[in-house]
Amino acid sequence: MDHPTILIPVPPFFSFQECLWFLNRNYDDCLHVISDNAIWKAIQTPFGDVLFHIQEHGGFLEIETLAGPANPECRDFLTSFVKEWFDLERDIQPFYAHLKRDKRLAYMADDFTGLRLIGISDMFEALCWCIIGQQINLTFAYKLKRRLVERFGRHLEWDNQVFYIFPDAETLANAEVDELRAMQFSEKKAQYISGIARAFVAGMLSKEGIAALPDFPAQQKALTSHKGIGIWTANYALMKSLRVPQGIPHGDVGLLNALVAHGIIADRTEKDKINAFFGAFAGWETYLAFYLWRSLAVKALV
DNA sequence: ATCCAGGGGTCAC
DNA sequence: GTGACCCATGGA
Repeated sequence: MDHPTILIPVPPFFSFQECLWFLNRNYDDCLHVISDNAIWKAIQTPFGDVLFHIQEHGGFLEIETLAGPANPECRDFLTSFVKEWFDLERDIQPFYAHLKRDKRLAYMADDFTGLRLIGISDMFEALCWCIIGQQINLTFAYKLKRRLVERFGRHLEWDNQVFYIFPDAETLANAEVDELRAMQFSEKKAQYISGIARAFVAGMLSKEGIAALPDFPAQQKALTSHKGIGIWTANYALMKSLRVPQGIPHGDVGLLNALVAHGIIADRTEKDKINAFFGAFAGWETYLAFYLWRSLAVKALV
């Protein structure tokens, strides 16, 4: 049975290619597949697990459901998911105006045009990904994530391929720390992930709960009260999951390297200069951080 | 072999 | 509030 394709008009300043570049980079992400300028991804929905396919054609993103429910409600959910994932409903022209005011950054508005801040809607997944990635190189981080997801996540199969979904908190709350250790998670990472999972299951931590807090400092404080969530992790999760503009992952090694490469700071200790720099991008701080990360892939700079 | 990687916790001042 | 130290493990 064929389902009609969902069509989402592409907004101004959107580049499917740039977004694909970010999703594909040089890493082995187990939560989506990129091939032939298209994306395959499986997600959990309130109506059941869904596998979908995205490609760009004629000024639209075309989304097709390949497996799982395709009733109108589920299709609406999927549409919202994609809009949020790629931040499609944000007018990012003001960000480019900010970039062009700084001679060191102006090139980004041209070279990276249409790159959107790719999100991680599920805050539990975002936090787990942070903990996995703490203080290890990204290549290894993606390996750890794959082991975790292939062991504990559900999956859908289609055309002889397997598409994984990040495990939910209930599953990881019951995972044995020893089993995570055997996957080469450090003792700390295993404890942190287990603890965060149990906090979600107990209702002591949730995306909705964090979103309902009155301001950014309150959200940071609520997150960092949990073991394993420091300022970097809290801000990263707020940036990727709730799209809080101030969620700059302070202390991030890549970000600091990019700031040095652009002559913004001379060394990693100049917090005042960093704050002043981001202060000029009020409302667009996380986009600036995201574009600075993007710039690290430009070899001439590194 | 050595340094580093999309940090965090703890403890002393 | 800040800084030193430890943890932990693969990549280059």
